[in-house]
Amino acid sequence: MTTSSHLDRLNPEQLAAIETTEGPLLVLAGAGTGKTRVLTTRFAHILLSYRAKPWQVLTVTFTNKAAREMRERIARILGEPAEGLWLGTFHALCARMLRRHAEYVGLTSGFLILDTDDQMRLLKQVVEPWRIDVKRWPLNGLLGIIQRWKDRGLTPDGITPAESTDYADGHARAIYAAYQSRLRELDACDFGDLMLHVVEILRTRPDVLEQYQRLFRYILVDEYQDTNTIQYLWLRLLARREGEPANICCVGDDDQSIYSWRGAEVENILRFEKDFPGAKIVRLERNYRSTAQILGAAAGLIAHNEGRLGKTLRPGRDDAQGELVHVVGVWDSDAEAREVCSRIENLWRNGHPLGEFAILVRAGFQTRSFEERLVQTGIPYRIVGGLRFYERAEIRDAIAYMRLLINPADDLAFERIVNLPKRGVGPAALQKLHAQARGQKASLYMALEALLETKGFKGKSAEKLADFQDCFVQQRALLEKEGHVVAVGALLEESGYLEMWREDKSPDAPGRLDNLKELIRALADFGTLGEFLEHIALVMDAEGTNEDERVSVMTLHGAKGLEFDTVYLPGWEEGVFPSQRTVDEGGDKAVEEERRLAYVGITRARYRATILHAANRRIYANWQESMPSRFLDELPDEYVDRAGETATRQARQDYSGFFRPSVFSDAVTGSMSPLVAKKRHPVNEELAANVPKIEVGTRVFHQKFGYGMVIGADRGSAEVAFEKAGTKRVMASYLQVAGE
DNA sequence: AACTACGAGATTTTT
DNA sequence: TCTCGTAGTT
Repeated sequence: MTTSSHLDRLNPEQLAAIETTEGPLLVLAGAGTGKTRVLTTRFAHILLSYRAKPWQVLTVTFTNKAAREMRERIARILGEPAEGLWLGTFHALCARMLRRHAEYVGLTSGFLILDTDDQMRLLKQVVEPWRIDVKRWPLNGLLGIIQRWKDRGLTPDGITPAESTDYADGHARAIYAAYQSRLRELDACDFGDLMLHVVEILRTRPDVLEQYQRLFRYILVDEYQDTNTIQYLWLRLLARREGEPANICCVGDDDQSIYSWRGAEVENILRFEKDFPGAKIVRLERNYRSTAQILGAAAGLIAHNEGRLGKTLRPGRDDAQGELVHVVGVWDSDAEAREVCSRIENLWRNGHPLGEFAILVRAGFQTRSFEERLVQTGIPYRIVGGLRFYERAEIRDAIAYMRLLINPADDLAFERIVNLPKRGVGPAALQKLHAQARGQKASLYMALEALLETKGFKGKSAEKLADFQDCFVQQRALLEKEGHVVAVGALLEESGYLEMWREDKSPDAPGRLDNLKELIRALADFGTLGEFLEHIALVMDAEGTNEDERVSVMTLHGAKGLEFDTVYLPGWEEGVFPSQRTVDEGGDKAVEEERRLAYVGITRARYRATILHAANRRIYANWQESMPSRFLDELPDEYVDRAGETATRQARQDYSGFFRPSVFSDAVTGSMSPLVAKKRHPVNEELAANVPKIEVGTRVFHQKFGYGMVIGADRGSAEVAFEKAGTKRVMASYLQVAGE
């Protein structure tokens, strides 16, 4: 067996991870240690050694992208497309199981999967009787609580008073119960339900459980550190067979666990040996991606976390020596963008392809300054993330039309489009429809038919609604005769939806029409409309072209699993990274997760990593003076070049001469959170003492607006009544105290 | 029913 | 600063 070609060129640890097929196995795979290769080879090895048939192996990933990649690589090793595999995301696999056994939880096999929009609208309706003050208790917070409950496998009955929250005046549990019963009425599931219902079935139907336990002789799990409780329960149910050790292999890295905020439990991976007695652990520590310097810096940083399973990345390449990790300090976010772009330009001129650069930010708002600068300098770039194809309003509208076409009982879809384009349906008309539907215990669509019959609407809206209804009748007939591509095209045309965008004068309307065209084109890739809708419900990503020559700008979260020759890591400042809000909410544990995020960021780089921090940052409206991130101090000196930092500390002195009257003034330092201000890097007391204060009544000078009087001062900005320019709110740091 | 004005709030994200 | 959602107006 060991001489088979699929096992060539593997290191001893990788080989052990692949050949230990029996019993529970945890593979601790550090960044860049060939994790995906191990997973796919292990899969192939199980098949090629006749241990199981392709459909007897359950392979679970976290994202569709990972599932797709694995499917492709397995096919390559096997030399043929692998059909009939149980390989997919937790949610896709659960959807497949749930369609088979839906009746056990009161659904039909044709149940609908809701997206976030639908969930919100449904919750809004459900919450109505409670008269919740949404200013105080925003609904997305409530939805978050419900989702976290579902992540933990809690049904409404399972929530003890102790689990209950103050949120929504303590009604959260009751609202959750009402939300769940509404879902059942609609024959619908949200994402959490896919897992929750299947676990419920496996728990209550021993026959079903046994069927799957028998079927899956081997289980492979990717990114185990990202699993939540319900996913863990699902795995444990499937993996436990009486008297036999479970052949479950979980691959993950506790140091890369960055999703606790959406329910992931690092404890799952930390507890593995207890959950699966007799478990073996294999550590993959040889990194084939990065230079020794990058690995050293990353290792030094992550060593500051406690409660790790423990693992040290070692350089696995022969050419592992490289540059030091650079740390650069700049004045503000604009300077930061300039600095990064000029470094990219230099390397680009020396022949480094743009596709090998990434700018990895902590939060979305940071991308703006980079985008501006990249446009200015003419460097091709792409912002990864943002709103995705299927999240655009026009796409969701079109999908709602399709949903209503094949399922007239889809009330959520009906509500979304009944007045789009405008058909004179406001709250009153909608109320009428709801009342009618309740009365005849039927869908909104049926209610519409009934009300049209009995002349329940008047004037223009009656006419338009009749057309709307007629349109669906027509296109359903067309769907039978001509197929879904033609029918959907006709539906969007005849309903006036496309016309609505053609008449729209806003600059983004043409783009939206293009998107709709693209959507209709994509329909042809699927046999039926139902298949298409199932696909987009579960696979929200439109596979982007990764290969083109552009700088990637994305969040650190988005970068997980990717690698680049050169990586820029801006915004390493207290409050930004680690994020103030995270620290406030989660304390030390949250700081550890932020540190893991930093670790993920650094380990994305193959050859060059540059970390930046700015002395001043504008967050929304106000400027804040910012302190270098604590993570910078945690990088071991031997792997880091801090020359760029001292250089800019000098620059900062120069700047502070220029802006002296205000940069260190109370107005600015007062804006820092007390936590940050006193913790480290204390404010230069001497300078602060010598600097005149910007306070109400002070006469000041501004470069652009001239002389004026301060009439209000808070945080980093001041309200100034200028003599010539009128009253304006300006940044305190741009003000100088005018002479007496 | 459709339009306009004000105020609050604002990470990270997959399915 | 910008965007969204609610309240008030036409």
